[in-house]
Amino acid sequence: VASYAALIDVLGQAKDDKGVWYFLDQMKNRGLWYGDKPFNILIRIYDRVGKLQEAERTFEHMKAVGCRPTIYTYTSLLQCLVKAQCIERAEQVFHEMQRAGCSPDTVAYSVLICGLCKVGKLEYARTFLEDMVAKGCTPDVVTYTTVIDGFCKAGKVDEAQRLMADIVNNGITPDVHLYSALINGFCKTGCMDEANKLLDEMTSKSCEPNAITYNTLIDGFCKAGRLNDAIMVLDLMVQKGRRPTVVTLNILVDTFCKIKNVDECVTIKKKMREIDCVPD
RNA sequence: CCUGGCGGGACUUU
Repeated sequence: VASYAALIDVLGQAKDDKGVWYFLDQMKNRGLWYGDKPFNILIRIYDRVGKLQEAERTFEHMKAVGCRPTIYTYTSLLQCLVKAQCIERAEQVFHEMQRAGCSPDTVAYSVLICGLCKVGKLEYARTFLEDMVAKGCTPDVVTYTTVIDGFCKAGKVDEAQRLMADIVNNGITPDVHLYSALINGFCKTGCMDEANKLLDEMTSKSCEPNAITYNTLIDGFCKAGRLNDAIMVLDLMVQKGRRPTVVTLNILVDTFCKIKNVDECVTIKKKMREIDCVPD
């Protein structure tokens, strides 16, 4: 069984669903069984390749052969549904797991809340945030990031900021994902100085910005027409030892295509050449 | 009593 488990694990990483089914079938023929794991692996493969129907089929299949879905199974399926924006079905699965005696944990709640935020149901998402607390399930920094990102993407940065205060009151330490999401909210609403302040704040709290954080600010400054500030952030990024990524390059290329000022073109061209990265 | 190293979150193009 251990050999099969290891094998199926590797096949899962390789997204080889046919291989997993093949060895699952072979195990069954040899009277071996190791529970829900292979099915979870299959559902995660189908999540990664965007085959929701196959994930649902796998879920039905495991139940049909008498294998109980676990919290990992339900959460993986929820993740598939959220990615496919099938939010009603996700809620249905969320209820089904409870009926089956499987209590959602922080991760399961986070996935559902993320899905609700992605389709713009922000207030409804917040009811689940309250619901989970009532059930003794503590929202963590990931849960809050999904909600804050949701409000930011809806342009409600003020609301996001209010949630940020709750986080600190609940004793949660904001991490780089959370700061980046909030910085993105300020950038997208044109509040570049607020965004920059947050960069300083996170640095002062020894939460080091990563490439995504810098890219977010660089893009914000470029779109705000503040090319010099964008380049200052880029230089800071390099100075702090964060390698620009292909996204950094794409931001500069996009900006380059849209500007009309010749001097700025020259500046950007120089910066684009400095980025040692294969274009995608 | 314990037990899952990728079950969940942030950047560019619309």
